[in-house]
Amino acid sequence: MYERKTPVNIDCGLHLFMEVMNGKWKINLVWCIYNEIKRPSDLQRKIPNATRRVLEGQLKQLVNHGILSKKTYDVKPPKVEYSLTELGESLIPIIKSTAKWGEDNREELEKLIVK
Amino acid sequence: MYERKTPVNIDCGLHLFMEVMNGKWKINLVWCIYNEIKRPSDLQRKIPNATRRVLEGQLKQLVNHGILSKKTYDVKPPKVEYSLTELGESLIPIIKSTAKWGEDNREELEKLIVK
DNA sequence: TATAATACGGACAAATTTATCCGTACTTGA
DNA sequence: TCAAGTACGGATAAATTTGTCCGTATTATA
Repeated sequence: MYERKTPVNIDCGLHLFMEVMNGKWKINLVWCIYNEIKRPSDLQRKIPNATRRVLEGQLKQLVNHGILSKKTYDVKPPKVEYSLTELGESLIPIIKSTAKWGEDNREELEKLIVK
Repeated sequence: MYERKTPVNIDCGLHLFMEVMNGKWKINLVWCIYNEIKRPSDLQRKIPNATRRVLEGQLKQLVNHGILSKKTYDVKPPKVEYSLTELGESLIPIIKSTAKWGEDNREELEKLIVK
């Protein structure tokens, strides 16, 4: 596993948010799970651009950061389901308003963000 | 300059937000400038953990993304001031509510985020 | 009996971001 | 004249994140 060399900085609340939500696919993951797509294979199908390996890593971080909880059913074939914790739920309004900002300004932003 | 190999993904509004705000010091920069600390050297003093070189880069991106505008005074010694654009201003309430989420959950998050 | 589906993980490579070290130019004040 | 302040940028190294390629195990279905 990778070992950090420099400490995370969390001096302000927004940094805390970023620390938790940074990661190429985390937003998608949280959003999917909020929308009841909660099994790893389903998430993978829903977000085909991400590789399984990376989704796995980001899911693990979200669990570690207290945003998601993971339930493993002891069945064969294996079954796993993620769900939002209370902390994760509290993120939903933030995500919504932030996403709204993006959509409200999409036209302008798309011009500016170099692809 | 660095040339991207894979396209940015901006399928949802939150990705647009992240695209604009990702960057280790961008939040600090926007917040400082909102609070009237707008000259490069002052920003540097206010955020001493960041190197000048990196702040410069992030300021440039914020300008390119339409969040900041840069005014260069034609004087000696040189004087430069950044300020929020209208788009940048529209980010302030988002930043505030997001920071509030972080502060409201700081105790819990600090335990979870591995330093 | 192969194939696909379920889920997970190690080792390593590629991409990206952040930091370091160099140098430019001009001016004011000691 | 020398140090310090103002602002900027190239080249490259280090840190970090993301992606690729391998392999494990079990079960149901064709």
